[in-house]
Amino acid sequence: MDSKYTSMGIENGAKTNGVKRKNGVEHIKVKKIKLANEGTVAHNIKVETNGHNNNNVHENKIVNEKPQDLQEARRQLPVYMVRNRLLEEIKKHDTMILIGETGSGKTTQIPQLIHEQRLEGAGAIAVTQPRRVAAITIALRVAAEMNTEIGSIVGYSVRFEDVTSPRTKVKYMTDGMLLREAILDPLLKKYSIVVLDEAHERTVSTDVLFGIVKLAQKERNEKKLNPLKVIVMSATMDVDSFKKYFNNCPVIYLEGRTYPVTIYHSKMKQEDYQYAAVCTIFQLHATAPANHDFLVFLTGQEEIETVMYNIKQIAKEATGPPIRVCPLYAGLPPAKQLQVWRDAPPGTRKIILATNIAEASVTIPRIQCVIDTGVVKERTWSGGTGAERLSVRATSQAACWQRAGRAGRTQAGAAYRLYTAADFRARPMHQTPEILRCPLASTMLLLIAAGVEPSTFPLIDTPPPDSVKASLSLLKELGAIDSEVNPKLTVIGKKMSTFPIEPKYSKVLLCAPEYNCLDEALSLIAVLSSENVFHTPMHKREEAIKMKQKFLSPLGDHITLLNVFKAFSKAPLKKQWCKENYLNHKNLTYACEVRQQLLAICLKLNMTVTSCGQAYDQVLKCLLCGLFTNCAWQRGGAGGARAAGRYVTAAGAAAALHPASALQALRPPPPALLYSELLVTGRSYMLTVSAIQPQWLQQVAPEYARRCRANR
DNA sequence: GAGCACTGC
Repeated sequence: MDSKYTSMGIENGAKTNGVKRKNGVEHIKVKKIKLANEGTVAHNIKVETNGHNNNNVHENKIVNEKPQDLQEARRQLPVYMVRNRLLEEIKKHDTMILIGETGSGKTTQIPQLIHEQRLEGAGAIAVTQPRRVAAITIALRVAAEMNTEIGSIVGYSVRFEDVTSPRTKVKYMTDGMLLREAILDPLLKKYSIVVLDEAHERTVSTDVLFGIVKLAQKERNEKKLNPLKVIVMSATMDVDSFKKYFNNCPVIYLEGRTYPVTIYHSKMKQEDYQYAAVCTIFQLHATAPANHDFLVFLTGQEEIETVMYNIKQIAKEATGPPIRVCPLYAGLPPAKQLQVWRDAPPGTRKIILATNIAEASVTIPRIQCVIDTGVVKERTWSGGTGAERLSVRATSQAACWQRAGRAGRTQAGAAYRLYTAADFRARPMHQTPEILRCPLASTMLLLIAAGVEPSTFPLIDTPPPDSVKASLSLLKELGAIDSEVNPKLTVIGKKMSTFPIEPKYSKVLLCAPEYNCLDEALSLIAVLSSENVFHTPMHKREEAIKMKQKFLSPLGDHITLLNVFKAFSKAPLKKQWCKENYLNHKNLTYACEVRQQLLAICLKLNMTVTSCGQAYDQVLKCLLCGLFTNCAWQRGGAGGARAAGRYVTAAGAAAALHPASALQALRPPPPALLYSELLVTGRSYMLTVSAIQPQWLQQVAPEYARRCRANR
C-alpha cells in the first residue's frame, strides 16, 4: 500500500491535469506511520450521539430496540466493568476528572450508575453537552435503557424545548441552558451533582460553568447547604491544567473501544492542499476496494464545491469504480445533507467532502479512509475595532486525531494527512479556547447578572485584557452597568440579561416601545440573531439575486430582512415558498422560534407590542439605540466622488460596504451608515447595513456622538 | 465588486 501510494501520483499525473489549480503537478509522497508507533491510540469516536439532523430517525431507532438488548449492550461497555470502583471514587471526592475514550459509555452510563445508587439524594443530576442534538438523543437513549418515559425520571432541556418534570433526576441539557439557569440561581441548588461532559471542546459556556460550579461548591460548603459534586468528563484533554484548576482533584482514565487507524503523513510539504486532496483521492481510488468510503476534510462551502467539480471532471477518465460525491456543511439544506447517510449503490464509492462539521457534530458510518487537509476556518475577534476575522488556520493535534478517528468507527481504517509528520508535531496540542477569541459582552453581562465580579471570576484561561475592557465598556455605553470597575447591573441591564441574545440587540428591544415599533424590532432582531436567510447556490447565482430584488428596500439591508421575514410569515406553503425565492427555510423557521421566545420575555417585562406600519425611520432609529457603536461615515465627507463606497467606522477603522448589500446600487452613496457586523476577509467589510441620517446619532446617543466627532 | 467554519441561549 505504501509504495503504491507514493508512486500513484506519477501514474495518474496526466489525469490530474484536469484539476483547476494554478500550481504545477506535484506528487504526494507519504510515509507510513502506525498509530501504535507514535505511542498514541485512536481517539474519541462518539457512539452515544447520532448527529443526524432528523431527530425522529434516532427516536424510532431507540424505541425499536428491545429492553433486554439494551441491557446486554450496557453490560458490554468498558465503563460497566469498572463501575464499582468508579462509584467509590465518586462517593469519595467532591470533584473529579474523568478521561474516557470514545465508546467507554461514560455519558450514558455514569449518570445512570449514580442514580441507581441514589447518590444524588434529594437533588438532581445535571449533565451538560455542547450540542442540543446530543443532549436530546442521549437523554432518549438513557430513558430507553432505564425503561422509563422521556420527561419523567430522565429528561432533557434545550432552547425552545424543556422535557422535564419535577420528578426528573437525570437531566441532560446544553451547557448554555445550565448557564442561563445560573443567572437565576448561581448556587445551582436544584442539583446535587453536575456533570460537565465534552469539556475538551472548551465552549465559552463550559468554560464559564467551570467557574460557576467552583464558586457554587465553595459557597454551598460555607453556608452549610447540601454539597455539590462536580464531574468533568472529556475525551482527550489538557489534563495538567484542568487538574490544577480544580485544586488537584483526582483524574480517572476509562478505556475506550475503537478500531485501529493507520496514519500516513505526507513526505513533503504540500503547497496547495486542495490540489493535494484531489491527487490523494484518485491515488487511493485506483486501488482501494469499491466499498471503502472516503471522508475528506475541507474548510468551507466554496472549497467543497470546487473540489467536487474537479473530482467529477477527473472521474470521467479515472480508473476505478464509479464515484458518488457528497458535500457536507452546515449551510447545506437538510434534504441534501441526508444523502451522506444513504448507502451508495453496490460497487460505487462514496466520497464525502465535509467541513469540520464531520469532526464531532455529525457521525458518518462505514468510513474506512479519512483524507485530512489539516486546515480549518476559524473566527477571531479584535476588541479594538470590533471586527471579526474568518481565516484558514492549521488544526490542532487534538483535531487531527479526532479527524483520523472518524475512520475507525466500525472497522479498522486509515487516515492520510496532507502535511508532514514534522508539521504535525509542531502544531499546538489544542485549539485556542473560544473564550480567548470571541466577543465577551454577553458573557460579562451574564456573569454580572449572576452576581459575580468579572475581574475575580476564576476562568481556566484568562481572555485578553483588551477584550474584557472592550466588552465592559460596551456594556457601560449601552447603560447596562453602572461602572466598568466593580460593575453592578442597572435597571435596564437587569432586563437585558434576561434576553438570550447579544446585549446590543436586547437594548434595541427595550428601546422599541419608545419608537412604537416593538413588533418590527422583534422580527428584525430574531432574523439578525439567526444565520443568513438568503440562499445563493453557486450555479444559480443570477436567479437567486433576481428573486432577492422584490424584497430590497432602498433604506438598506435591515428593512430588506424585515420584508423577507414578513413575507415568510404570511406565506402559506413556507417550504415551497422558500425554495422559489432562494431563501433558507431552516434559518427563517429558527428566526420565528426566536421571535416567539423574545416576545414572551417582552410580555413578561410588561412591554407593549405596537407596530409603526410603514414608518421605517422609526425602526432604524430604534436599531441605532443598541447599535450606535456600529456607525460609519463616508471618508472625506459626503459628495467626494473618489471617496464613494469608502467609509471609516466609529473606532476609526477603514471599512467598505459589502458588495451584497442592498445599498450597493444606491447613488449617491449614503453619507452615514449603521452596520450589524464588521468582517475582515481580504478587506474590511460591513455586513447588513442601513443608511441613517447623521443627526440621528446625536439624538439617540448624544454623549457617544460627541466623542465620535472629537475622534474623527 | 465578494463570497460565512462550527456551536449555543
